[in-house]
Amino acid sequence: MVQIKLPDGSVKEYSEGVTPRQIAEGIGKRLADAAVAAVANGQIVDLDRPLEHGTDAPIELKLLTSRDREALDVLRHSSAHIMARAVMRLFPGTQLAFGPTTSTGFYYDMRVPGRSISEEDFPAIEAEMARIVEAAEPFERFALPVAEARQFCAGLDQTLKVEHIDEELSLDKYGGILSFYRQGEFVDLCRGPHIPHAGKLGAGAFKLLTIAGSYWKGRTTGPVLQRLYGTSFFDRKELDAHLAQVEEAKKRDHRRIGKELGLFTISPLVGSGLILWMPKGAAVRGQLESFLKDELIKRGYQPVYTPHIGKVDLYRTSGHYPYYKDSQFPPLKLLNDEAIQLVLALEKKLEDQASSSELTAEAEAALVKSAGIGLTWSEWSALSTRAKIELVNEKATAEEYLLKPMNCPHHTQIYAALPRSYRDLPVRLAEFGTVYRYEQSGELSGLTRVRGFTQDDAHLFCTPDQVRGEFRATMELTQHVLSSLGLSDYKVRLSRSDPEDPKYQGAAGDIWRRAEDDIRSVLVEMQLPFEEAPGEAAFYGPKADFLVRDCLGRQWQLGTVQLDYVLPERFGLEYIGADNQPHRPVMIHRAPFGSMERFMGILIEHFAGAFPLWLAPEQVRVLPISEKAEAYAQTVLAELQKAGLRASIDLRSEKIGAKIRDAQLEKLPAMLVVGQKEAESGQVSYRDRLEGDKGAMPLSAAIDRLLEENASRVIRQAAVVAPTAPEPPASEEQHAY
RNA sequence: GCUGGCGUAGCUCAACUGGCAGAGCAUCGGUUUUGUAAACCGAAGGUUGUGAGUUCGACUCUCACCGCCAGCUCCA
Repeated sequence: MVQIKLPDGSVKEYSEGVTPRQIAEGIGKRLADAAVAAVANGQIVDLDRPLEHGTDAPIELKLLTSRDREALDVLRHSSAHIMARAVMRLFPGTQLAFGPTTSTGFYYDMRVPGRSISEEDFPAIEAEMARIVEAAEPFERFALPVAEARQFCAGLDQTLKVEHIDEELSLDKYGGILSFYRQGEFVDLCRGPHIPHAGKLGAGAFKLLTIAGSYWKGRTTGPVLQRLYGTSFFDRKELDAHLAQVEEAKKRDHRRIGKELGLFTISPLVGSGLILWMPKGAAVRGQLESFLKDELIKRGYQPVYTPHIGKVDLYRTSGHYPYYKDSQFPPLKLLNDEAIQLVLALEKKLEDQASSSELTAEAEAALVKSAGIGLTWSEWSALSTRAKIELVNEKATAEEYLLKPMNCPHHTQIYAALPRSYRDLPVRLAEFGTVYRYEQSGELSGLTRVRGFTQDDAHLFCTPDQVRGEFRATMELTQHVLSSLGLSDYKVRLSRSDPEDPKYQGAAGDIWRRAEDDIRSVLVEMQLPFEEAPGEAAFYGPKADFLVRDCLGRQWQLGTVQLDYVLPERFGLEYIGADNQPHRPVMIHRAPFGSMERFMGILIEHFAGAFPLWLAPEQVRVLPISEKAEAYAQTVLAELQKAGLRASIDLRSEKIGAKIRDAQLEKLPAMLVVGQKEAESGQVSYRDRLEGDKGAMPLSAAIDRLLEENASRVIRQAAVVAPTAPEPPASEEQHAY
């Protein structure tokens, strides 16, 4: 007998091997029909999976219906199978890889021999899926020992599945037993669980979305697969609602709004991933920067400035150079004088063959020698002109500079420029420092992934005793900053080292552990919920990252606070302690916004371009009713500007309705309508973006109102928050089977 | 970087299988002098991303490059 405990607390006895479906039937026919799957002791299982006793304790069972979020996940997993089955019918011989669910749908990676699937095939695939759904055949589970499972997959000619079994499932991972699910002619190696039959997927409640390339198990060297994305629901209406919501989200995309409102632009002539801030975007960013700068000054930070380049040796010393060579702009090479002459002469020769006689062989030989190329004349003269230039560039480099990929090395040199006493610590050096990273072309995206960006960076140098306090203060600063902007939908990740990864080998284990413990205990102390991520740490230390989601559901790292015991060591930083002995300071790297560009991107989406008054590029616009009120309107504008408000005036020969409409579309927080009535009484008619016409009031009252709202940084517009969807399964889970 | 898709006026989009590149909005000029989300008339605006090729003829077909989009990979 097995004891089953239901969510209402009741415990009932059933015979061994009873299935959730049988239990549901015992409760009521309606429940049995509605049930999709079940949760047994926290694990989601098929409705027809016999329940077995693990311990003496009763099995806690919950039946899942279409109302449960977990059920939707099961449905989507089954949808992936249905899609794969449809593809197999249309394109026999298709190789299947993995078909997991995501937070908003599902995908299946596959390879169709001899052709590729395109979006034009979607209608046919969807039609085939509809037939499968209509047939409503059951998903039947069966299990095989690994060896037989392998043979079975081989028999199905599913070589990717065979490979996966060999690589990861051949060990006694799942008790040496692998499960399969059969749907009519279609069988797939799969851990499950699944919906009882295909008919549970509502008619028309699924849709193929897009197709993209993917790598088999993420290996860039391996075969490229096609990933078909789709989504599904229990009901067609839910699908429609979801699709409508996706459309809405697209309207908030910062790339679109940035263009519409003239906030920023990107010019291919300047370069991909290099942001050009237009006046309006610059105004918003400027407000953010001064807001943060004020907060920093209050907290004892000292602003500094450092240049955009630094010698390669700086990054060799810091240790950044070898790790991040790939993602840097190539070094600027400066040649010695002789080499410069030589290259100039050679380049001239390349351009203009006729006058090549300018560089005599004697002169060339002399330059080659004094430039320090290190070749004999006969070796040298055997080379082509182009090869010579290349060689000189390589061999005769006097100095190399990097566009700085981070600010910390520069800041260490400011710290090191003075003798430091323990009484001086902590030293907090802050800078809006622009850094450059050569991101892969396919990675660039609007403001969120760029090649040049400005960090609201600071480095704190403190004694070991001060670490926890400083770390906590920076976490609180970040929280304060985010909440001041109405951003609450973020999460904190403790990014730890991964002992397996050689990247972290340099650091002594003890120090790392201590740093990670410090961070963890502060997070706990602050009662900040967080998740741990091994292998996400910087090479010099663990960190706490703030992750925020954009309107399309993509997650981005914004603020970060990092502990660093490595760079002070590498740069030999010191302070004199109370014991009159030199000691090593600890560094804390921190950036509440992270990157100004990325943060602006998130903020644009967060407010859908409708910034609160204190951030708005244009805070208020004067709208004269007609030319007759123009003179008065000008005096109103002058008063607004005198009060320090970002104000403008609309002098077009348009009707007031059109001026209002345009100002609304440009998301101006406030409008002052002035006509003859107002001109005569010295008043303005105040129109609020959200609340509409507020009626006439004295100009001074309007200004007070605006100044008050500006100073208190009110956020009145309820932020449109993207629906918080559960995380996609962890990668390990995705690749289970 | 990889896979796939896309690139027509400042913006949003038309132009059947290869056969004279068009509309709305924005812009400019004029008329209108307006009371809380779009006044009216007119003009101008293009080597169809760039460069080759196929063809009597290319926005349309082919190739290369540039850029953008989705995803993969990467992300100090």
